[in-house]
Parts: sequence; C-alpha cells; structure tokens
Amino acid sequence: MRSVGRRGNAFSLAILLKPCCTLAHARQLHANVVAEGHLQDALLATSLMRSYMNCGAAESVCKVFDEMLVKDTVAWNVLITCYARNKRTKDTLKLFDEMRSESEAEPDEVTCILLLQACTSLGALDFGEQIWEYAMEHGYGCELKVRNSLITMYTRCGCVQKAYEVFCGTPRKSVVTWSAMISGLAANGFGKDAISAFEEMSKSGVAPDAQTFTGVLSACSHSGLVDEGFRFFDMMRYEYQMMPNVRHYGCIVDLMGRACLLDEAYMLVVKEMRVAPDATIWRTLLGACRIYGHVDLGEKVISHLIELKAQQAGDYVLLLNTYAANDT
DNA sequence: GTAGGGTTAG
Repeated sequence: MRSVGRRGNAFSLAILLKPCCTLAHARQLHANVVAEGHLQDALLATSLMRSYMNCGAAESVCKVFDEMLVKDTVAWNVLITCYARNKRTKDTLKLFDEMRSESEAEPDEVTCILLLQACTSLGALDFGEQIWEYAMEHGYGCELKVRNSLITMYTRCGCVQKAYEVFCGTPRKSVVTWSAMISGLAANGFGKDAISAFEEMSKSGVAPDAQTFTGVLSACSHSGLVDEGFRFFDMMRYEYQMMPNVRHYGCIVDLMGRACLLDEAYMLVVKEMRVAPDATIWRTLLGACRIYGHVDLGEKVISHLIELKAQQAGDYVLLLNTYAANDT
C-alpha cells in the first residue's frame, strides 16, 4: 500500500480513497488524514466515511462523523445511508429530527429520498408523509427521484390511491416512475391496472427495462393472468431481446404454479433456465406442490433446496479457507 | 474522483 507523503494535500488524499478500498487501506488513510490535520475538510471526511461504510465498518463511519466539527449535509446523508444499510431503520428516522434541531446543515432532496426509503421498509406512513411535507416546503416536491421514492412508500403502505395521485401529478415520468407504479399496483392486487399502465407507458414512448418486466410479470402471477404473463415473457425475450433473470423466472414459476402447471414449471427450471435457480424459485414451486397435493414433485423440489443449501455451506467453507490462507 | 429513485415469493 502506498502511504501518503507529508506534502500530500486534502485533494490527493481524497483521490486515494477509492470506493473499493479495503478496511486496512481506509484505516491507514484515516491516520494520514488526522496526521495532516485534514479531518475538518468536509469532502475528505465524507469520502473517508463512505470508504468505511463500503467496508461495513459502521462504527468507524460514526466516529469520523463525530470528529467533524462542521457536519455538512452530505456527511449527514452518508451517516443516514450507513444506518439504513445496517437495518437501523428507526434510528435512521431519528436522525431527521436530530439533523433539523441541532445542525446547521439542512436536509436536502437526497436526505428526503433516504428517509422515504427507510419509511418504506418500516411501513411508516405518517413519518413518510412528514418527509413529503418537508420536501414540498423546501422546493424538492418536483424532484423526480423524491416523487419516485414517495410512490414506492405509498404503495408499500397500501395507499395505492395516494401513490396514483402522485404518479399522475408527475409530468416527466421516467422508466423508474412507471415501474414503481406498475410494481405497486401489482403488489396490491391491481393486476389489470398494472397491465394497463404498462401499455400506457409504451404508448408514451418510455421503453420498459428488466425491472418493469418484473413488475408486470408479478402483476400477472398475482392476479392469475396466465396467458398475459406468457405474452409479456415472450415480449421481453423476443421483442426487447432481454435475457430473463432469476426474478423473471420466479414470476413465471409462480404463474405456472397457480395455473397448476407444476411439471411444466419444474421442466422450465431444470431444462430451460439459463440462470441458476435460487432458493426462492424452489420455495415458490414447493408452495404450489403443497397447494395441489403434488407430493412426488414436492419431494424432488425439496432435494434441490437441500442441495442448494449444501452448496452454499460449501461456498462458506471455501471463503473461510481463503481468509485462513491470507492470515498466515 | 461524497450521499441518492423502481425488482419475484413466502
């Protein structure tokens, strides 16, 4: 590892903080930053926070934050991101109040996005609406990414109508806006509306991507729209030349399972899929076997699940051996 | 070369 010279300025230190740096690298640079007296350089300190965050060193992220005398908005946002990634969702929300009461840094649109995401995973509707109110009051109400996050928050909280109102009030909808609405409709049982939205999107000239298809395929499986599901699956493969991923196959297997096409679903997974099936796909199929009392196939599926788990365990052993080899 | 929008199923 190259150490930073005595003359190294804050800028050159920031350059050295590559996003993929190791924990040891981050600690070395942290020491250099302190030694050179650059900890009060906000860009450098937040770069360091990000590096620690990417190494999973949440405590060090907090430490750098605490050491900063002037905590700017980005520093708060990195801290919030770090909390959210560590599933400390309730604490994430507390940071919003803390930020507003004891800091000179104001929450910006990124803060709003991060907090709306936290509300989505918590199902915290009231808090989410407070964030939205703040966003509107401070001129972030038209930001597309904020609106997209709000649509997702509303649909995850079951407020499809409110999500739809925000969606309709959004003038330049991106593929993300459309996909959020389509997935939201799908998850709340409005399969046909999700399909209509997909068609409306195509008419408006926005091209679907892989996640849009995940949304519309899940709409079909949720609402038992088997023929439509296959039509969209063909559309994605042949018209849009997209390679289905494990989630797309997950939807198709779910769709076939609901249509009692159990053996066909099994053949699709073992013969046709070009991607490795995950435990979710097998569990989906197992669920369908249970519903229809298809015991023989259920046993086969269970053996695949066991095999998958054994393989995962093997991967961990391999990983452990790698660490052991590096330590000596 | 600081943080940030939408993904299946159970």
